Amino acid sequence: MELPINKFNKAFENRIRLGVMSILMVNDWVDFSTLKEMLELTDGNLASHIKALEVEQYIEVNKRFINKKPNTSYRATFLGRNAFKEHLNVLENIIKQNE
Amino acid sequence: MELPINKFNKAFENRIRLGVMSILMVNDWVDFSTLKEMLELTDGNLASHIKALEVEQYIEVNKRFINKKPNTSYRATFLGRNAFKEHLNVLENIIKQNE
DNA sequence: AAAATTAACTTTGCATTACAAAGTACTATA
DNA sequence: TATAGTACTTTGTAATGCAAAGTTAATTTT
Repeated sequence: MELPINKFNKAFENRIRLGVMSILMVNDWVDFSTLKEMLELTDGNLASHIKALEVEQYIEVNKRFINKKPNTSYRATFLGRNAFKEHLNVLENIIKQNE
Repeated sequence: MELPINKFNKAFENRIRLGVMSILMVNDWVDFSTLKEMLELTDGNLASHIKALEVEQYIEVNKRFINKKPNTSYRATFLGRNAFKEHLNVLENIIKQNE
């Protein structure tokens, strides 16, 4: 018997990383401070979770200057989108079971 | 703006507790060794996660003897079922967003 | 009756994860 | 030169996760 929960992706088990990904699935480029506001996090905490997703190559980074201020933006990579979709599929199966 | 992930239930953020609950949502009484096999866990690990759900009063416990051997069974309480359904609703909303 | 066995824990110890707070690097502005 | 803003990184600590070993109570075997 195949157990659905064993197909979970560890990278998305945390609510913050799940939140970051779910924002990046529906918005192309989102910058650091926007994510920080949306998720109501300290910058250190957000940075560390972003790093984790970056290490997995689930998001990519774009650093530039806007109005002479540094601005870092993120978006989901193809790899990240697929991994996230798969993770959601696992959840969907659990949900379906309960209908 | 209401952020879905802030409605997550901490009790279900762990894959094992999520697994236990999703099993108990579709089976009335399930005993310890069955859960242990299904989730492929050491007994100490399972016991600790079960305890966590018990403390939240999301599952109830029935201890008895079958064939003169101790047998402990669990089932989801009304409170637990509702909490779990709410948690799945949050996930469902994230999934819907991605369709 | 003593020893071994089984189920279901509990305890221990360690590794991993989470997170706030403080510190840092870089640039811009006063 | 000093102050401020952005995006980190580091530090320290608390929480979580988990395997392995130990425990308890009843049962079975010797």
